[in-house]
Amino acid sequence: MPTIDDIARLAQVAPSTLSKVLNHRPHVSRETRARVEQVIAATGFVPSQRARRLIAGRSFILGLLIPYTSDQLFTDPHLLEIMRGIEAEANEREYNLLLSTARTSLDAASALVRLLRSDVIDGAIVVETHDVRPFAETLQQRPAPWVVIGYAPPGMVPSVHADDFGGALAATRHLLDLGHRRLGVISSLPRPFALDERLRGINAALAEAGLRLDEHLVATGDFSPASGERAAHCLLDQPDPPTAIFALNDRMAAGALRAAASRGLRIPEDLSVVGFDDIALASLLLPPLTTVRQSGYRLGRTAASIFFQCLDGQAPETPAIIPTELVARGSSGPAPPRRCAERGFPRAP
Amino acid sequence: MPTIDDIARLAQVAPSTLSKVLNHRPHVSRETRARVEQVIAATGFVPSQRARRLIAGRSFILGLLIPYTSDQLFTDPHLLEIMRGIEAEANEREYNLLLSTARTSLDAASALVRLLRSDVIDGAIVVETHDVRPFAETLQQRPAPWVVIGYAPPGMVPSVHADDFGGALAATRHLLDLGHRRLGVISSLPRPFALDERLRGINAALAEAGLRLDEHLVATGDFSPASGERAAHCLLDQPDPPTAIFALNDRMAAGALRAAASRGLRIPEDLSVVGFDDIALASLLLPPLTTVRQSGYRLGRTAASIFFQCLDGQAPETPAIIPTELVARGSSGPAPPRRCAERGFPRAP
DNA sequence: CTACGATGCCTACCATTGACGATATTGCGC
DNA sequence: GCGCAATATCGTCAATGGTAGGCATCGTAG
Repeated sequence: MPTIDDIARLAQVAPSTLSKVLNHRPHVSRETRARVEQVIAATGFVPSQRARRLIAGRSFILGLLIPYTSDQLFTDPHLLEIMRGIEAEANEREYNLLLSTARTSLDAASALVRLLRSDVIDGAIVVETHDVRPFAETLQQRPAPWVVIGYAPPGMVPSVHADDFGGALAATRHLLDLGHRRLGVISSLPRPFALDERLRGINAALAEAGLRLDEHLVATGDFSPASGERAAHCLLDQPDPPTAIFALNDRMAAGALRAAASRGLRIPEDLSVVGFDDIALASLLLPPLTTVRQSGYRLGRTAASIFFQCLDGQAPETPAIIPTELVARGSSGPAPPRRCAERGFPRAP
Repeated sequence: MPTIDDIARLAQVAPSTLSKVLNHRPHVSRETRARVEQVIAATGFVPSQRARRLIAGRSFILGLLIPYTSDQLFTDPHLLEIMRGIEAEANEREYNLLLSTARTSLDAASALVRLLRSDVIDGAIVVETHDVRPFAETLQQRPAPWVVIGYAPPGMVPSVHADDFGGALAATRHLLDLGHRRLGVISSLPRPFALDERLRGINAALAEAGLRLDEHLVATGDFSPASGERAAHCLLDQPDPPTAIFALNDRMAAGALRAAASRGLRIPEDLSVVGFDDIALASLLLPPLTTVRQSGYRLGRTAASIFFQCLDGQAPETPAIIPTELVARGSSGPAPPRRCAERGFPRAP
């Protein structure tokens, strides 16, 4: 409620002098500064952001856009971690965070344009798991700094994503080290870029071992546990079924565990299952799920950092890649001996 | 970038006339209005919220405060649902949502005061599972409309909470109907108000059946799965162990399932387990967890609705209670026959 | 011809900032 | 020691973009 004029009158200076003190700018004598600071402290005065924003031509607000249906890749807990990361970085720059969710990616894009047009936000961070090109096109109506958490065509927009390739590579190597040679994969259709990368990682690891991914052993789901269960049954019904299943997200991996249980398969003795994401659920399953962890916090924090670089007129080297980490738990173990023997591979210890 | 002046010049009217059209106010002829609206549509002009906020003396921004460590009661997915609910309601009022997280409740309170002082937000919704009194005290420095999602002393601040009492009542009745007479409970210390209510519900249901809660059968955890596992072992180590365990949140229930598995107990044949919250995990456990569902979306939406009532100067009847719903899944079943027979109760079908 | 209503323009205002100008103080040279 | 100039300090004023109320103008009707 109190304005700069009120406080200025109290401190017996002009509003502009008060402003100088508030912004730590020179041309104020030490005594005046001290007196004014005392009054500010006593009244707890904080200048109105409304007026400050008007004059600054900026809003000091960073938009966070979440098209929440796209798919379940970015499961909820992950998103909250991302938010925390963004907020941590934004706080340091005295920026606030504005949340905007939308049903579809296109809704999100037009919401973003509207927020930019009306000067509510200075730019945005967009969580997107699919193609960002329609998004970028809509945004050309009102260019502004924005950063994608996800995959984007090079040069289109700064982006941050997890090291999906490396994570899948590590997980596949882990299974290979355990003696598995026949690997089933549960992917999805349509396939977000992140899953392409994970598949690339799998293929790279297999190639290292002189193997190739049998296309009959790639089943598809829709990220849901139920679809993972169906896909796992599909894989296990094959004439020469896999000894390990790599589900490209944890929720489908949970479904795979359930499929195995319903068939009386022991895990990991009869079948190894590996997931991706390390959602909270992963460590709670029976057995606890071996999976690939990605840090939402770092993802968010890095995205915000890049955003502010853009705001400062810099052009950061674009795809920042956040490392992932293999978390080996109880759901993965040595390949079943018979199968190994059949193929003449040594059994892992 | 274009201002109301630019657009006014384009439409060949004065800025003030354009403003009238924008705000659907009278004293503009139909033809002028049509012409101006056409120009607005053609240019896609949206008035600057910055200037509008300054003149309106409001920010049209609703703060959402989340002290994220308090405990794990409000698990992450739940929070996202709450946000979606708040946003849905806020959108209708053309309000934006500002996110602020804080490590502790006190941090959150001072952050809120700062946001209010600097006119960034018009008020806030606070997600709090513990005592809101310190919060309310800090907030007296700068009174503003705020709403708590959680429990608050009557008359202190408008609040919304789930029907914890009714949910626990229904879940306990469910177990009693299945023939269980010896009920173990996994609670927590310190105990948020929601858990008090859940315990009240349990006691009420037991009282209906002429029973009382054996205090030796109340174990404590800290909301984490690991603590639930420990607590379940504790309960099952008793001389006369329970036939059913009601964990007051799903994550501890997951731990209880694990404890049962490690003891070779079959679920639900040997032991029934019931949780609370219906987090995504619940339906994925083996067996799927019987639990009590609460709708985060409705919680958020109702909180926002109450907030806007406060903003409009109304004083809504304060604790709004969102219904909960028992979701019976595979983890609860008839009480083991022997135990029932011992006590002379008929076996459930 | 006057009066009234409808329409649309003019201007003050919101809280803060920053450029610029005014005032006072200080230092230096004569 | 006095006067002039330079500089430090502080106040005045315009500007930011949009809104609202007062006021002028125009047309029409009595």
